[in-house]
Amino acid sequence: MSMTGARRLSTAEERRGTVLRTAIKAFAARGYYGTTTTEVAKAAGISQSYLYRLFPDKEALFVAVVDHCSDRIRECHAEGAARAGGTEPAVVLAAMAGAYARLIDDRDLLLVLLHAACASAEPAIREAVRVCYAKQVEYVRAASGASDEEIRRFFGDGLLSNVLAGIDAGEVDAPWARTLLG
Amino acid sequence: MSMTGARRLSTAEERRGTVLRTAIKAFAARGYYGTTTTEVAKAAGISQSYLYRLFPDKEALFVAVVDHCSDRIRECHAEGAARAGGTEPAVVLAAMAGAYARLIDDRDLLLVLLHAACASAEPAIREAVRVCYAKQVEYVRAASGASDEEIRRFFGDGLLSNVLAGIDAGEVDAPWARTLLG
DNA sequence: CTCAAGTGTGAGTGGTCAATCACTCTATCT
DNA sequence: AGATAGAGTGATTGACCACTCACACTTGAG
Repeated sequence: MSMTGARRLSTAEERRGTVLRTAIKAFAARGYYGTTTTEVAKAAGISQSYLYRLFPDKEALFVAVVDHCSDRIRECHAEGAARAGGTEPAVVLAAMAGAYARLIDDRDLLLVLLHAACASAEPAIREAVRVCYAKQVEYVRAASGASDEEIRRFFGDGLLSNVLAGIDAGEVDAPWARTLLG
Repeated sequence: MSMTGARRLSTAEERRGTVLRTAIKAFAARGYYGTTTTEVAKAAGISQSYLYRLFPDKEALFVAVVDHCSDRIRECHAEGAARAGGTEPAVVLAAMAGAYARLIDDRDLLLVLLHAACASAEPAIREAVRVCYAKQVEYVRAASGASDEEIRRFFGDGLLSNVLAGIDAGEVDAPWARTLLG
């Protein structure tokens, strides 16, 4: 029970953390339905059976991953907002969008959220996605003071980026791809 | 072989058409990975085994459904453009967006496209989605004469609508939902 | 040292899914 | 009527998947 001293075994809490981090990559490829628990376990470097000791079932695991992504994206927005000293809504929003765009390098994080929206047929997942959007919208609104119209445009832009990342539009050399990538 | 006379049996071509139409509803709920061929067959009123005579495999079936949705959406855009007599880009674009918004009533059509983007890990599906976007962007560009910036905004708005439909944001009574729904 | 609590795994299990196949039924042509 | 070609199905199969369980190892406390 003690927390002192060096240990070879990780604590369950530490393991849950690494699972959350590595599962992002696994779920980003084929989403909730298309990703097996064995793949997630392998990505985390543990056995599939132990995964079921850390999380009650696949759905709870996926919801935890979604929450984790939600937090990291909000951190990213906060960082962007902090960097923009100004209080002008448009300026803050642009800084946030810039920070978000840098997240695209970390494609997987955004793709998980897209996959989560696609798995909304499961009530628990739908709820997690709604909460994620609620937090993000309210954070952006509070931090930027932007209007509804601006906020809607902000999220529409982000979503388009996500989908373009999903179909690897960056690899396509054609007018339509250049137009959408902006 | 003859085509004359009344028949109880449908032709394979007719069946393929009904499958394409009814499969939209089936795939819209859980996407490519989460929908079984049995569900698709049941929605079309045929046996699962006959589904495999009409389409070589599940992937080809899904790609055919995506192509079908792509066509119907383009028809919808065309209808909107035709209704707007004016040649002003913004006017035509608004008319198209209006026609597209009416499609949201037919939620399933749009959701299939969202699910398709999420199933882009399969090369054939990714290609179908890219072609779909290519056609739509070029059609919108040609019909409206809008700038890249306007087109990007047009698609970002549409995508946001799709995702909000996916998580049933219309049922949520909260500020964030009202903001995003506009 | 011993023992309890916690970490971790290998070997299943029941169920489901995509794909196949042998088979029947229907319609048309000669 | 008999033959032919296409429409349509029930039963099955092999692979895979979420989930379980009995068991082994590690660690720190008394």
